[in-house]
Order: sequence, then structure tokens, then C-alpha cells
Amino acid sequence: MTGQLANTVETAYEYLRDRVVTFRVKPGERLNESEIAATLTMSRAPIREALNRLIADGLVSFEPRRGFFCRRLSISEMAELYAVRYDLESGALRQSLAAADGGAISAFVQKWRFAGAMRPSDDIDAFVTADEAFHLELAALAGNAARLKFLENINNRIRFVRRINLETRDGALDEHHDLLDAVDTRDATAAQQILRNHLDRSAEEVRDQVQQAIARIYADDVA
Amino acid sequence: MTGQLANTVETAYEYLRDRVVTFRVKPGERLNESEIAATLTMSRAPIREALNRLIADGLVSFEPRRGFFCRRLSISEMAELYAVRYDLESGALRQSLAAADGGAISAFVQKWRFAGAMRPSDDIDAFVTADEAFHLELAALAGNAARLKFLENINNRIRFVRRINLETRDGALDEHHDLLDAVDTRDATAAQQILRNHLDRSAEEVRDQVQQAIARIYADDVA
DNA sequence: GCCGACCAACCTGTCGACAATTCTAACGTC
DNA sequence: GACGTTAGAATTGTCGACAGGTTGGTCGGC
Repeated sequence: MTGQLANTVETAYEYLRDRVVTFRVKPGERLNESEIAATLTMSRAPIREALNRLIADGLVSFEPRRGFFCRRLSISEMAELYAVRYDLESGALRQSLAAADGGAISAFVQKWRFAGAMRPSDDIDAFVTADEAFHLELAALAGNAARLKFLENINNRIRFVRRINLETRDGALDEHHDLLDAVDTRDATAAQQILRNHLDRSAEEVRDQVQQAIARIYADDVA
Repeated sequence: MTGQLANTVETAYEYLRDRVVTFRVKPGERLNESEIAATLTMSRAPIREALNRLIADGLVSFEPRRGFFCRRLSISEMAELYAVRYDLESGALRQSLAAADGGAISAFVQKWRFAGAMRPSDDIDAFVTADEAFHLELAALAGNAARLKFLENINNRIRFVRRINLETRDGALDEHHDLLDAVDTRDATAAQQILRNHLDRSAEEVRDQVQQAIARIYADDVA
């Protein structure tokens, strides 16, 4: 029974990350180590190791002698993460448009120009995934792996709110196409501006979306 | 013996982070859990939890059944982190200069205008600390805690190279003062430009500094 | 009826133990 | 002398156990 071929900590890490990111664990809820260990049929040790990794990811918090807790949905934190996300995506955009290699850029534009028939109302999960992929691939053109890691971390943390944002504002897809046009013509300032309008959230917008998120977390039957 | 009041994992985490950040553990070197546990007079469990946190921090790597390893000094990674650092600090600058609250900005300018008598040759450790503080406080003016967390992570990862950069180029302090002037007059574009010149590293520069860093890590008596 | 003290169950913090695997080095062969 | 093999040592992966703190509820006093 001891000799698991697959990495136990990794299993626990991904399981827990998924539960926390999707808020299947409620915000602020304590994560019972023994319970999780029983669910995954492993001991508490790998669970704790995984939870400590999630601390560094900013996905769970920790209080001594009390345990690990699911992150809370904070309006200010979401706004902050959106601002950081703009910093990073904007920097990637500037870098990749300034760089010489136009082949990758053209390929990116080609790929996404004709891939945008999806509507949020169809399948929201798939739409969120596609949205993340679009932005990540755009950022990836700059060829900076470290930046991508940070962006993936941000994506995990804002995903729940992002989904609601995509549901609410149907224009997201059009903005992607405008962005593609600017990228295609290597118009850096236009691209930056579109990206900024695309990502800038007013305080009220974020507050509304976080409220909707919280409502949805606590009640499955919210419209 | 069991009842340590202080948090054991936290102790291990900070101890290990310090060792890895300062490369007192050599790049690529395996971190022997039992040895560390013996040194800190604790068991392996909290050590492993701390190490897992460092994984998420990007400070150690992990190979199944082989253990945890100190991060390697990668030229490309350093260059990438400097680029991300520019994204974040530049974003913070734009945000804080656009915001209304000038009081905090003035206080910042006042504080650092007259605090710059330090020279790299005096005490390099103190100088690096001061340099980090300057940049962090400048970024903090934007009031975005999430961004600061990311910057602190980057600082930990580039510190060893940053130190050499500060030793090599004596002009860093003058650039800080130019930056202060631009911030004082709320000249966003000038400030961005100065910051960019301040942080932009040529590929050769980074390569040289990483090489110097590696040399210094493996031999204490390098000039 | 309300509040605070006490108690029991639960949970975390940490440890030592053991199985499985990897590393090391001695050994023998070509 | 170089190289593959193989036993032995060292190290990781995981577990169960236990001490000590936390929580929540009950009971008695006011």
C-alpha cells in the first residue's frame, strides 16, 4: 500500500487547488486535514505539504493551531490582481510587438481570428478556458516563462470572478478581435489601449461581480 | 520537547529561504532533509512543509524520489524576472502618479531625497537592502498589496545578481535621484523612461553578472 | 433567561518508524 | 585500466501515534 507510483503530494496539491480555485470549498472555511486525508486515502503528511504550497500560491491562509482556511473573496484583492494582470499582459504585449519575430505573432492572429465563434451563453466553462488561453498565448509571445507563471497564478485566483465578468459583459469577444487587429498591424499603443479598456474594472464593477460570485458560491440556484 | 511555542514550519521556512536566496546552499545542490532537521533540532515533517512552500516560491525544485534541490542560477530566468519587475514597478508608478493622493508621494520624495548619502562601496548588504526598500516603497505608493507580494518574490530571486549589479554600476543612486525628480513633478512619462533605463538589462550585462554571481558562489575569494 | 466556567471531543503540531528507492563504492571480469 | 554488477548505506515517501491546544456545548450560578 505504501508504494504509490504516482506522486501523492502532487495529487493532493491539484485536488486541493481545484477545490479552492472553484470555491467548492467555501471562502474562509477551514480545511480539515483528516477529512481530506480520508477522502484521498492518504495520510495527513502529504496533505499538509500540499497545503503549504497553496499558502505560497496565495490560495489558502493559515492560522497557527487552528489550521488552513480557504481564501476569502476580497473585493480589493480582486481589483489588485486585475491591475497586476494588466501590468503583466501589457508588458508582454509591448515586449512581443517590439521584438523582431513576426512569425509567431502572425500564427497567433491567424489561429484566433477564426476561432471566435464561441458565445459565453453556450458553455461558460469552455468560454472561460478559451479566454484564459487567448490571453496566456498572447502573453506567451513575449517568450517570458517567469511572467507566464505569475499570470497563471493570477488566473487561478481571479477565475471565479472572471467567469462572472465574462457572463455579464458580452462584448469581451469583440474586444479580443479589436486586439487581434492591433496586434496584426503591430500597433503597440492601440493594442495597449484596447487591452487596458478590456481589463480595467471600475470599483463598482468589481464589487458587483464579487458579490455575485459570493452569492453563487453560497447558493447553487442563483440566476 | 514537543511544545515549541514558536511556529516550527515558519522557522524552517525562513531559515531555508535565507540559505537558498543567499546561495549559501549551492545552485543545484540537494537539500538533505535529515541534515536540515538535525541542524534545526526538529523532525523532517516541518522541513518538508517549508520546502514545499519554497517550491511554490520558485526558490527550490523537486524531483520525485530524489529530493529537493536549490534553484539554479539561470541567465534567462534572471533576465525574465527583471522584465517582470519592470512591468510591475512601471505599473505601480503609472497608477500612483495618476491617483489623487499627493501627500504620500511628497513624503516619499522627502524621505529619499536626503537619505541617499550611501555608497555601494561602504556596506554592500546595507546598500542592497536600501535599494530594495526604495523600489518597494515607491511601488507601495500605488497601494496594491498583491503587486508588492509579487515584487517581494522577485526580489528574493534576483537578489544575488542585483547585488553584483549594484556593485558594478555606480550610477544607480543618481538614477534614483532622477526618478525622484520625475516623481516629484508628477511627470509620469519621464519617470517611466528613467525606470526603464534603470531596470533594462542588456543580455550581455545579465550574462556577465550571473557569471560573476556563480563565480562568487563557488569561491569566496573572488575579487 | 442570560452569562461565564468547565468539560469532552476534536483537531493540529510534531515526532519516530519503516518500506521503497536511489546513490555509492567495492568487486570481479574483460 | 575500463566497465558493468551488485551488495550496502543513505535518503525519500508515507504512515500512525501522541501531546497539547482549540472548539463547542453543557451545566450551574446570578
